Amino acid sequence: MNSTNGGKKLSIRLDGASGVPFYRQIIQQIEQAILSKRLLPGDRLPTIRSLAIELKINPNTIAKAYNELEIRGIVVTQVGSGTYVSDKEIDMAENERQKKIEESIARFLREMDALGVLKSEIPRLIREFKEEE
Amino acid sequence: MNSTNGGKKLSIRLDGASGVPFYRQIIQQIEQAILSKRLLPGDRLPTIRSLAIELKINPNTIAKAYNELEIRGIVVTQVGSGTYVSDKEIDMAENERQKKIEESIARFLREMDALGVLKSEIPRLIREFKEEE
DNA sequence: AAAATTGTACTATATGAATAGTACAAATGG
DNA sequence: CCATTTGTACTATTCATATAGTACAATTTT
Repeated sequence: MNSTNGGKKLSIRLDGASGVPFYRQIIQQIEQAILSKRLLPGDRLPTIRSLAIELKINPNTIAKAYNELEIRGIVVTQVGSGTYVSDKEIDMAENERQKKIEESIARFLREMDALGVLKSEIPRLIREFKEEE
Repeated sequence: MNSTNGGKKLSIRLDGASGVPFYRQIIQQIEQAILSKRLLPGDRLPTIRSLAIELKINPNTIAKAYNELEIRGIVVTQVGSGTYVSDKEIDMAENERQKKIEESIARFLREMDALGVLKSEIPRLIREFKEEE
């Protein structure tokens, strides 16, 4: 399989103080890169080892991130060759996005309901919302 | 201090399979009872021990819940006497509610933004949202 | 076919959260 | 005042999660 990887298409940056696990940060940044088309279908992700060395963390942490991405259908891995952005990645990423949007709305509405906010007043609350503090 | 506790004003129900920690369930149900006026200012909460026995969990778990409620200003504790709904409880509970609403909106808008959803299309998305599946 | 490169599997360690166990200290109430 | 009742403090246990260490298996590359 094509394993020529033309330089850094992806540069991951980890924040060890954020409290967010490394593997989650990796997943998120790769998803982001795909959504923003910096990564395209067929693109090869960095080797587990190379990324591990570059980020100075354990290879298994990268593997964990790649595995979760594979389960979601966003990437495809081939032992001995590498991990590649799935050909269907655009659809998957878009599906993920739709799903996330729906989940986010569902949770938000649940929270509002639990707090006794009527659905009818939600638009106004959002409209009037300003980043205070 | 007045320690006459006229029977069960409060009946806590724990769900051990929900994944939500016991002390969080307790906090939430007490807050709920206050918001819905089933608990009024000055009302005495069940003794840490009595609740522990009733719910068959460790007294420290109740204590943890009561402590968090005290930190939030929702209840007041007096060693040797008991834990009481704060006189300012209504205000505090209402403040908490407002704060929660704002936090919930803030987070929701952040999520929508991260997902590339324009603020202008949010009302439509909410309006069209149906519990699917 | 051999060597190198890739992801995988399994185990170990560290950490934090939740809960429990047990002893203590303060206030009440007769 | 003394016994009881109340919340508190400290420690231990359990459990899940995140990360690391090390050896392995599949594929590629030459």
